[in-house]
Amino acid sequence: MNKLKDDILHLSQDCGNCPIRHRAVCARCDSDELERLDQIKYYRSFEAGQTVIWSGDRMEFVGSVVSGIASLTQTMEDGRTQMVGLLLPSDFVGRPGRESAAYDVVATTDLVMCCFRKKPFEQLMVDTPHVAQRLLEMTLDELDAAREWMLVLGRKTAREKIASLLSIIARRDASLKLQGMQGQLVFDLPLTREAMADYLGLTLETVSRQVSALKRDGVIQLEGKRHITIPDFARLLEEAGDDGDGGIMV
Amino acid sequence: MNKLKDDILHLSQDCGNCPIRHRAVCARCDSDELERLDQIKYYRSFEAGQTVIWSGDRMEFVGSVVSGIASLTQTMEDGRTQMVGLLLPSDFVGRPGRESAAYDVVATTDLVMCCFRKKPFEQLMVDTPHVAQRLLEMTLDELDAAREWMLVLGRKTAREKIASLLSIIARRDASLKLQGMQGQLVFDLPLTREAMADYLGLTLETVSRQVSALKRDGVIQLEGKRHITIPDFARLLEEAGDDGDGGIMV
DNA sequence: CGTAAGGTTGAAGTCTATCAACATTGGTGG
DNA sequence: CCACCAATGTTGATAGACTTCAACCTTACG
Repeated sequence: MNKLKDDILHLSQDCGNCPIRHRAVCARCDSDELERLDQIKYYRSFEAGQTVIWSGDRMEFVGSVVSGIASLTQTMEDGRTQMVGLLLPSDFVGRPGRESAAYDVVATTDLVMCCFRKKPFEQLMVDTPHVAQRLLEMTLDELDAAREWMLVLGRKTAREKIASLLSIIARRDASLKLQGMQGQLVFDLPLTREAMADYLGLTLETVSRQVSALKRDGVIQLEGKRHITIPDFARLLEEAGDDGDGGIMV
Repeated sequence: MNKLKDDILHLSQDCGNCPIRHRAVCARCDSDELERLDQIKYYRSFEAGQTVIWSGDRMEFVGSVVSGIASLTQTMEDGRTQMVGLLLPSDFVGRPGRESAAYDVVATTDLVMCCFRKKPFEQLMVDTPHVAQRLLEMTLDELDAAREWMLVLGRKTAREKIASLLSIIARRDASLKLQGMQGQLVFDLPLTREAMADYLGLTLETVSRQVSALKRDGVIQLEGKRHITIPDFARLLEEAGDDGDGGIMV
């Protein structure tokens, strides 16, 4: 495992077999458009913990998360950090038209990205409405998620924040596995306590305490530090302060 | 002033003279496209405090803020509320493709909106790339603003939050008046203490105390409750925890 | 002039941060 | 194979920031 993995993968992969084909920025493309994308794309993989892009760096590419999880974070001069985006498979990274990155992008787990060279991608945005339309749709979804997140950050208690985060992850995990929300949900947390704290505007100690409290109260079950079972999703939503179905639908 | 102002204005207004012509969703339209927009548009005005749309209501229109300020807010069952958007002239309201409103939209000041009937506007999004392109650009800007706001909500102290909000309003006000950020800045707060609290995830008492503290420390000057003078903008940015130019650029 | 809405200030209480010690886990090298 | 180390996580005690509850002030308006 000492091989440097931050490297361009020279495997050529067919878009037709791509696991995010129907959800990513290319979702609406016809075969001609896919062909053009194919010509400007390449894959890169990153190990957990690696930084994909530093805030302020020149962006050479935009792209999609194929597998794994990445996070967008902002850092203040004195070191306080806030996560401002959690990027899951099919999510888009980068802003067409912008020269330099506005946030740090970090691989939270091992990560594979499908990258597009930025200049040709921008041209493609102008030429093919399908890409621009899909990107608009995805950006509007992200804006909704950001706004839900603002309610969590501004008005929820620590306990509610943890419950909100767990419900979001549980929901996304269930949707990835194509299963419903009934019965008990089982998944692995993709975030460390510190990353959860950065997501929620808390300290890692408070995160640890509130996770323990939810476990003690039977809202969740914990095996090890990461493996989580949710016996009753409705109960978790109550703890999150969400009514019946008020959560993020992603 | 007892005339009900929540009414359709029957003044026909020419897009060519529109104060937000070059910044709103129609910014890139040519005269043909403008003509099509003109056919589906109407103006509505609202008094300060009036609700434009209730969360969950069916959306009959989307539109642009022409003058005044509107806010997007979310409310939890127990009444806790968080502002998730502050809409200034040229900002866009509504989401094409969505049936019902996701947030409460409230007129924070007297407000005039340019509304487009939703169905024809959605058709126009498909037909004319200029509208969709501009909306994408505006949505990306809003997403950036939301992420900056998340840092404020998650990691800043009450004092820093107030300073951040004042710097944002000062900046936008200066840009509206087409003046730079040098010299002293003078403006009127468009928000009540309660609205500021809802924006910042604080109580109105804390807002009042921190505004007083910034005044006591000479960071701002106050005349009455709303009229604000900022003698040294760089000082305000320091208080906000922003370095040199790290603020929102809107 | 009286009232209501918006705003200020004070005192007490609560929640979360901070500081610190300790536990657990996985990997590395002797 | 085991010991050690670093990274991650837990738990406790204390401190501090913000909220809550309450009284009071200011302003505009009918």
